[in-house]
Amino acid sequence: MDEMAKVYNPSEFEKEIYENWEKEGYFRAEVDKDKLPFTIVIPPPNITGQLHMGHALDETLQDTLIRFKRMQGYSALWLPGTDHASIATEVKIVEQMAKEGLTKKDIGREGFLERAWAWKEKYGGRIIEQLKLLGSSCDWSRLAFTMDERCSKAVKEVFVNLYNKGLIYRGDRIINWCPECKTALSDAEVDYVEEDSHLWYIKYQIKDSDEYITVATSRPETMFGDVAVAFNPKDERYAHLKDKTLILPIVNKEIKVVYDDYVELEFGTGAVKITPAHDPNDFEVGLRHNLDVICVLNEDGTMNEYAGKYNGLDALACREKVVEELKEIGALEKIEPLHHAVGHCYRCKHTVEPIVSKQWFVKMQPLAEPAIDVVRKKRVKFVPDRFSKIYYNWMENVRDWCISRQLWWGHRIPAYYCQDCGEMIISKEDVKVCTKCGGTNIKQDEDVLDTWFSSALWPFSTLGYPEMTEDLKYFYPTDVLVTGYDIIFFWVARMVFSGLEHMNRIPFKDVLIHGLVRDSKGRKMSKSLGNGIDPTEIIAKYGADTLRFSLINGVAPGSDMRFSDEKVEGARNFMNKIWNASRFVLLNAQDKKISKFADCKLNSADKWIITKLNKTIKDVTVNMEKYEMGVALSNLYDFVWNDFCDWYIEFTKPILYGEDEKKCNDTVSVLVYVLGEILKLLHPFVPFITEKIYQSIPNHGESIMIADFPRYSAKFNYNAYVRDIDLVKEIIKAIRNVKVTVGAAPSKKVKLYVKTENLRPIKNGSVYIEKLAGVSEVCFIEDKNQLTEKIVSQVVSGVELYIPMGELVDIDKEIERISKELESVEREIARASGKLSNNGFLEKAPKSLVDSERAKLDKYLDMRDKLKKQLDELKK
RNA sequence: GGGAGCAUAGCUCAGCUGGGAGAGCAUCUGCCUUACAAGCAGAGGGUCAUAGGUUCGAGCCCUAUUGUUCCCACCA
Repeated sequence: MDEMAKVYNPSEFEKEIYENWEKEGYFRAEVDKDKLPFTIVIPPPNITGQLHMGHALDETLQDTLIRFKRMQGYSALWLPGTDHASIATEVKIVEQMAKEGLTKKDIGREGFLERAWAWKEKYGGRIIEQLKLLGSSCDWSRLAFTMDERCSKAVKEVFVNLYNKGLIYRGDRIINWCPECKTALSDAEVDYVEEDSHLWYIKYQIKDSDEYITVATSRPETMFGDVAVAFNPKDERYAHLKDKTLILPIVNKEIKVVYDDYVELEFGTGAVKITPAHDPNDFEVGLRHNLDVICVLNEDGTMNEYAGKYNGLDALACREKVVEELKEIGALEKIEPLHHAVGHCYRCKHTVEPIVSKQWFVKMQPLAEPAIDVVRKKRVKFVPDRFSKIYYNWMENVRDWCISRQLWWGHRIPAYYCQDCGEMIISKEDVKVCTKCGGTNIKQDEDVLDTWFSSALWPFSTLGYPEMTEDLKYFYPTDVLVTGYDIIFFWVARMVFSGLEHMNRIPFKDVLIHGLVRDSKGRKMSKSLGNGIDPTEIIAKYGADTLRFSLINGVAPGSDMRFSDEKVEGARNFMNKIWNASRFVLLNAQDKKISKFADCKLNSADKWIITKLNKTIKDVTVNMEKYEMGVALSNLYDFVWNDFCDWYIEFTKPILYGEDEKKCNDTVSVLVYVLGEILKLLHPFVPFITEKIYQSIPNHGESIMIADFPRYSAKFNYNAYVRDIDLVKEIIKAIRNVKVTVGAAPSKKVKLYVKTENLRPIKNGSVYIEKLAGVSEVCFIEDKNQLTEKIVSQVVSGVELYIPMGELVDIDKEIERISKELESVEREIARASGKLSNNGFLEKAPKSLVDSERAKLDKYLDMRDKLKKQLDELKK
């Protein structure tokens, strides 16, 4: 057996342990028909990324679950991988190039892709290394990347299938355009931020009259794209304008009048200028009334030739000029302040422009319906359940998904255009010859797919889809997806409908949602605030186990957590506690004969700890199965620190330091056994320290990673012994308390006189009382009057304790102390008798509760008598 | 505008299908007791946001209110 180092120093062993696990192939999950599969696919981190606290939490939860299931005997696969993160990566690379004075145009598509792959090589591996530092037990032999060959194949397959089913189409629609990234975005990729702006009231003259009508707009610069003014058909104020024509100021163009329900009667003036190219509503109105679509913006967000003299001006600058000009020509009626939400690109934060453009879309309605259904029927369960509402809300109102991006880094859309005859060919294979005219002048679509298009296929593309591989058959559907609530729309929802559509099965059974890791003040960790904490620094300083513990302990699913130095230190202290308790056990186990647990003769303390252990096993298992990892870990913390360290280890000392060799061997054996079970229970949470210690315990197995997880057994409930030991604990605490209140040193040995009818537990436990409470001798008496010394008395459940304290006894203080005690007993009596004199309670409460209330009342009445007697005697 | 979460000790949070208010940190007191001072022992500290209601019984269930955080939404 290895001797443990005196001080817990994780940096000395974590790396080596991880390498050994990897070398031994423990992470590898096999298709094994004798075992049940348990599968988790990792939410693939972006290759732009470094491990942050959000990842650390996400990966720790997954690793804990997968290790737990692996130890329970499942063929547990945690499938790792990274995401090419199309737009995020492209933004980074463009930034990097800008520093070198280069643009995308300068180096061209090929050159750009070369850079992107080099980036992937350089940074894609970084986060993998960081995952390993955390202890992640991923099956690295299955490491995937959203743009590797397998995933690309899946993407093409899916695209072609959806197209053939009519679920993918190409068309001119209004989309969100980021002028900075110069690409379309999906609705989910737009963040709305409340901003203060204005509502400008502009007069549009009625043709051939001096009258005008006033429209209110928040975006005057788009007036160059106006094609109509709309009113509500019920609005009598404007009913007379039916066949009139209006004159657009500045450009003096004639525009129509239309009537549409979309217009609100109350808002603004009840008149809306219609700009189909730059507003989603206006676009719809335009479709209904067959209006022209005039796009007035360039792809970089500047005005185009429709803006006349403002051509080339930035939209915002143009807005100022337009307002100025309107004022000059008397067409501006008034300006009102307006607070409204403005869309921003989720990657570069630039304001997005609604623009009409030719893009590819996924038709969502037919896909959303079954995806809603599986959640309603609980075939896919959100944990906590409230997130299903968020999911429904999104799915039920989802619009078609814009999947084309005007970027270069990503899956290129498998659409090919014949330059000769104009035919469009959708194909999984590269197209060289036109299927219609036989021409060879073929061009592939320039656009790439939304990065989430490939992420949506992740649970099956990584397992071999479109081929029905053994892996896919065995490991799919996956068991649980662990992720933050921030990507339910981006990712979770899309995986659900994709799994149903392409695999005909759900992608996962449970979705465990966790919250954000915030700083100690509850703020989001962000670069701009500079309040981010680097998990790798915590690992370097305190070890991965400490980080993992501090992230999981006491955290509930779905809710945000605050991360603080205090938490880390608390976690580190617990690691230290485990370390030292183990050291105690192992030092005492040296040179001893260690028996199998089943062969040990158990004393009352042994039975007490075994019962507590058994209950802990049950609690941990039940909570793990409910994904309440925070609760499970708290259960373990309590058991290890309070029951095992503070009491059981102390109980063993008199025996370990005593003369009886047989008893000593048995006690050590029980210690070793309980420690082993503790290590196994803790291992999914804190894998390194538990493996390290496990390798030092007598008769250990090959690795704790592949040991069996402890099982609850009804056999080990020695409840009578638990009651005995609990009474002994109470007595010990009472004596300690007495010593403190009279101001005696804890080390001062005192004699203890006990008056009780319940002798057995105290006789059996006298050695513990002596050792732990500093008692020289436990004597049983029948009558308190036998005692002639100055004594202090205490009453605990049916037992009277008398402690001679010599000159330290202060009668007044004693009277005060006992009176206080009496008060609290009186309160208990009042509470219990109040309940028991309530007929409603007696009739309606469960019988067991009534009985236990009665028992309590009896106990407290007895205590009251005894305390009163003591008080009377003191006052004599 | 719609929806969700949260409000419990000084701080961070637990609190099960309703049945004697808990932990960690912090505070105070005393201890280097041969695993651990990153520790041990002891103590103090709460009208469970407010107001109603249901119930024999409410931190927990219902209604309203206040404060707070977040998500969704095409009122120009």
